[in-house]
Amino acid sequence: MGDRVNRVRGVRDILPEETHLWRFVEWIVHAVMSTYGYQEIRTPVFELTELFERGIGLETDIVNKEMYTFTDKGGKSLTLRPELTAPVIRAYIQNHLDRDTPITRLYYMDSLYRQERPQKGRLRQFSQFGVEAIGSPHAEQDVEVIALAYDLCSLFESQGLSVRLNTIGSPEVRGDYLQRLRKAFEPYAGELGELDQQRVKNNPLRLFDSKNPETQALLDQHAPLISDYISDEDRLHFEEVMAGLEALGIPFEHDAKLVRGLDYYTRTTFEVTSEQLGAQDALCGGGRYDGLVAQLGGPDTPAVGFAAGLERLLLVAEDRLKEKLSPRQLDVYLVVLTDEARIPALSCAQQLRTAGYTVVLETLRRSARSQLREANRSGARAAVILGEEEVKKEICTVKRMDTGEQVEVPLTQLADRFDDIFPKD
RNA sequence: GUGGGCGUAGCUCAGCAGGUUAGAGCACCUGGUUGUGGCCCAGGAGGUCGUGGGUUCAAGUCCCAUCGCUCACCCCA
Repeated sequence: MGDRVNRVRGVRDILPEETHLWRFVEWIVHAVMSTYGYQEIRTPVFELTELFERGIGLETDIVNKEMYTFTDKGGKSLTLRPELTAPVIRAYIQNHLDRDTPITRLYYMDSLYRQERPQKGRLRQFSQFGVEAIGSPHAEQDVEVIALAYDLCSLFESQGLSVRLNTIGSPEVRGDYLQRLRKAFEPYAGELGELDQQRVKNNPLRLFDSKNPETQALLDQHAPLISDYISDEDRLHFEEVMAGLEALGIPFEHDAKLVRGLDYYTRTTFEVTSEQLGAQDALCGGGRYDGLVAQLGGPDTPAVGFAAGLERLLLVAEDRLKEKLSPRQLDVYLVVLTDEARIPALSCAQQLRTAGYTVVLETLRRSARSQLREANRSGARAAVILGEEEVKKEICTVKRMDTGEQVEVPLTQLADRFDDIFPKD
């Protein structure tokens, strides 16, 4: 085994013992999405690189250093999708979904790719589900999206969840605010870490993300608050969002420091975090992005959405889910003892499968003892045994694995008799 | 890209201050049962101690490098 090919860094295998958990979570997501009237959309894993440059923003880390970008044989620059909002909006525009109705509610659940250093809750291929509600500029749309996100998260993790909410206003006022924020920090540039100095220059909003306590102290003392700069309309919108959440009983905190890393957000931003997660604690994040559709060449259309990390959700829910869910139980292990029994055994298996039972048939030609051991290990409810005696008498022996008792059943009646021995739920 | 921790059997881990043939538990295989599982008993298979170099009479153990995993920074789901 000296020369194996191993998994690439930052990706995972989802093994048989956990795929059933994934299927369960996916099933819940589809179900909840449809109760909110959202429809699923699937887009290609790769897109023109330009889509992400224009959609996510050239200043972001995602575009700057995390994209898997390659050139195809036609010389086009393509990129494995690092997020799904831009592709979904692209599909919305390209397929003229705006023509059917002025409001479109879409959801997705797919894998994404970012070349980051992996750590707990962060992988290079990971899965997100999320929504884009395209068309409404009003607060109740924000509330609907946040409620949907919160509902889904709390279905899997009831403790340790918190919703953080903020508004970053409209782009028109934000320019002014950023200028003032930058100015406020210029006198203290020398006291900041290298990284935070970069932030002052390139993207002062990100200063709020800093984990440096000194930076945070300076922010508390000197930073102007964005809430003092937003327009009356922005403020009214934010108040309506908060009122809606309160009415729904969704607990949230207004976190004036919550800024998000993507350039396209306007007004509302929010996150749902779990205290179980360590450094990467956001289960889901989202907000409003009223300018994105137009920026990608579509009609000027407001939109709001969120994205949630499936791996992170599973990380917090996995233990409880494992208690509740078990993989599909095997009904029958078909034990084959002689050469003559092989053909009859194949038809036995088919007969039972047609009747809806899960059946595995011995293909290793092992000893009776080994086969029974295998039947036991497999968790099958019964072993159906075919050997010399049975073939001669055109019967099979059905052995219950729980009690060990055995009965002989005519081959022609196997499926019917099985219903009696093991009634289906 | 930067820093910390960790790499011994399929898995979880022992291996005392460098000293003979590298261990345990679980899992796996065979037998105790000419066709009967779980429990038990007996036996078996499985390791270039991540890799390369160095120090030494002697390296799983010490040193250096390298690779991998992991957590954190950055950023985000």
